Amino acid sequence: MVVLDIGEVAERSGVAPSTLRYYEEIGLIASLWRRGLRRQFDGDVLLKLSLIAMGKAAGFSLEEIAGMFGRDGRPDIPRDQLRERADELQRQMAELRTLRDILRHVADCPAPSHLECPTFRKLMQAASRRKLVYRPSVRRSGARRTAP
Amino acid sequence: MVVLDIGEVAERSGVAPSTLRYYEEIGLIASLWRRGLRRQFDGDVLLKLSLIAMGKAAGFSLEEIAGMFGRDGRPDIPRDQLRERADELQRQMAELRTLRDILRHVADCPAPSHLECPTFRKLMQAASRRKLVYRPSVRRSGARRTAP
DNA sequence: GCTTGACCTCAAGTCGACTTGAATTCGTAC
DNA sequence: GTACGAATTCAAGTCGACTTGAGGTCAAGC
Repeated sequence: MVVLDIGEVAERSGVAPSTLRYYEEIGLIASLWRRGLRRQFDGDVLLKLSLIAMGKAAGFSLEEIAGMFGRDGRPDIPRDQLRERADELQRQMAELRTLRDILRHVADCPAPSHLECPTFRKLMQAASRRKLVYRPSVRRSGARRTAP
Repeated sequence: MVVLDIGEVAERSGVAPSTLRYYEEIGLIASLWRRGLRRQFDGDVLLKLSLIAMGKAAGFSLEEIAGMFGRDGRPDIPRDQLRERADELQRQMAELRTLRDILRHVADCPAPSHLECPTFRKLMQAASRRKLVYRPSVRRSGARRTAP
């Protein structure tokens, strides 16, 4: 078993030490023990951090992600729940696709004002019908760099 | 010109009055005048709110969205910025797709632990290679309902 | 004239995901 | 044995996008 110092984990994963401590605090990851004060992690934590990052990228909250690991720290999610999430991702993708199409159209549309472009209005209406508009769903995170 | 009371705007748009006040405060929308204390809005504000909601869904911040309207209140967005955002959405979609595939695989994989499943590891590596993992980009917003 | 209810203002609170800072404690190298 | 550097704890701060609450105001209907 590979054992890594917190600093090493931070460096290899790109996740700040403060973040690692925070993750430990909320029970998302666990350290093996201390060497003096320093946390030491099982090398597997790197894979787990990848999974966490992926979950975040997919729009899951840390709490939700935490729920995806069993008590032994291994991924452990009821299979139908997984499928459900996959389907939800599918839906999110569809929304993003619609949105992307709108943006692309607006970018290329020669009409002086978008409000006067029939295609734009049509796309907007389609978006509204799909409830895309009033359901806050996706947000870029602040311009904060975790990696140095 | 249609004139709407703030309450009506709220009801028709699904945006809470407090939010409308907040938007006015930060200069995102403007009211015409007051009737007594009450703000009155031009009916056009509804379309503008749709655009705002769409911008949010696309991952723009309110500040960025505010910058997308000319001083006359009409949409006015640099086209290449739009294309850039569309491309970013595209990347987001790719991330979601990868994640969806992973979830689906995990849901169907017969291996006792995913960490031991070669397919899983392969998918994870693919995800990592695509920089999916360390670029924080998308987040679902909290479970807060703006509409009543 | 009085009540009612929808609106008002302003300050403060919330939420998630971290970061920052001050004061402290180690292991290691010299 | 002491200095150094990296890590520690704990409380508090930050950011965006709002919401909440207390206390005040107004137009319309009776």
